[in-house]
Amino acid sequence: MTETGTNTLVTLKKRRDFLRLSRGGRRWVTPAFILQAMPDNQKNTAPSRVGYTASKKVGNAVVRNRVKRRLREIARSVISSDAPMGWTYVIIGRETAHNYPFEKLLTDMKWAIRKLQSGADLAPKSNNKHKKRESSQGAG
RNA sequence: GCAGAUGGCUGGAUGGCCGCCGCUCGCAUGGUUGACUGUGUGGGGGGAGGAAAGUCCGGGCUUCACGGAAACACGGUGCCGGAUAACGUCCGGCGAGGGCAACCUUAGGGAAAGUGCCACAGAAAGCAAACCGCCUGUGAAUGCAGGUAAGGGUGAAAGGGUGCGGUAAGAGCGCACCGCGAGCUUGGCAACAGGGUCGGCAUGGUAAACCCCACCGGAAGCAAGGCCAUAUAGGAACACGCGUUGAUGCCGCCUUCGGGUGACGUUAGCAGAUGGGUUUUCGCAUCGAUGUUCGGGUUGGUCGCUUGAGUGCCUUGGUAACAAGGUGCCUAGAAGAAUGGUCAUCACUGCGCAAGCAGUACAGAACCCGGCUUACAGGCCAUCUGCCACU
RNA sequence: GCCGCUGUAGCUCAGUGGUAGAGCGCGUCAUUGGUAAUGACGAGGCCGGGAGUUCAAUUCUCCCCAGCGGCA
Repeated sequence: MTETGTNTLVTLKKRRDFLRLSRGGRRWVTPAFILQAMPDNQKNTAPSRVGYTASKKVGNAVVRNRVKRRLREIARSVISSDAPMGWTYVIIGRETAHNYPFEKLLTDMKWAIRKLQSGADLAPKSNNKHKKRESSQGAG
């Protein structure tokens, strides 16, 4: 029972949250970014929380800022409408993200959210450090 | 027209839609006596650079240290004059080097105060000396004794250079010019330049080797520093225990038996204890409040935080850097850190016959200023030089 | 943001104004029936890059580049 509707976003700011997601979250890789996601313990009516990361490998400060802005833009337009509420996401920018076509970014984001929501990343391996939750039921 | 030199400016433009961060005005609502403030919403207005970069110098500001200061050590700077809050920056000049020229480069004090070093090669690498040679004498002769430093060779560098005279051969041994040094003199604030006199080669290089001389510098940095909130809650060690004060126990006195009190202040007081005799204590013990150091917790909020050695234009002074005066302007203030996405038109570049396609440099404020250095697609302006052509 | 440190052979490091070394690793040969160990020989370096001082720079000076660390 995932509510996909108007969804206000809260930005992640603490390093602790980023580390917890990189350890315990699930991930989906696209050419321009990596999406990490984790359903929250609380109710799914809570606002989604999103963090953005662009490491020094991506480029200099101008490129990193631009990558984060584009990631913020696709998160605003995709996650607020197409993603389940109450999850925590981290979007990690890759080197191609600073001039990747914007339309492709949008469709990739929708694809990644659908894959994570249906539990496609859990299928090949039985590697679950976290319990499966209503996220795996939500797709069916 | 071609080739070049120098200085300066600019750093894609306009509009539509959806979003971000401060400021300001209003409305609604909550807290508050109020000032004020939280949330939501609407309007207005602002929102990265010439280098924001590297963090290489100089200042403001803050904290710490310190009698004022000076000196030693250490570090830096280094022709002269000026500008400046200051500088290792800038401006003007001088010397040296490069370029046909415009112009450019230049850490450019002192090597006859001292010490060190100069590998290899070479006879010799620093108070000069003499391998081959040259010359003289001697000897039958390889040679030996003496003179010499022109020539050879080595080297980055061989103790002035060129020419003439001179000589046995040579040599600043003599002379001329150049270089070098010391006085004199002219110009200049000075660095320095010009002229002339004398000396007669003595003084190799290296100071981005030690060093000497002159000048400058207390240290750390907004993660500086102040306040508030939170905190198993006032942790451990050392010092102090002189004064002031709290708790507990004991002691003295009073008591209504619950408790209270430890008075007074030497011109005093005398209820008591201890001590003293030009005087002095006011209970005693333990723990703590105090100071220093170390640790633990919070990784929050707020101030610092943007009007300043600010800047456009004009006038005046100055060759200039710059200064003075007038007038106009306000131009980011974030905190996982604000400008993005898309569409249309135009500009420029590349490819292409064309339609069109692709691209638009270097790069993101973090307390603030003055510089330096480094990166940079292009475009524009001004001044100047050389060559060619024409008048 | 501020303050420091380090770049030398494939790896870990010495070194000093005068032709750049050690250990491990690599190759060839010897030894052995063969391998290891051992021994001998050898290759491999613009000493992070660019300017300057010097006769001469890995070393001294300046400017860049890369990597690492500390400070709330």
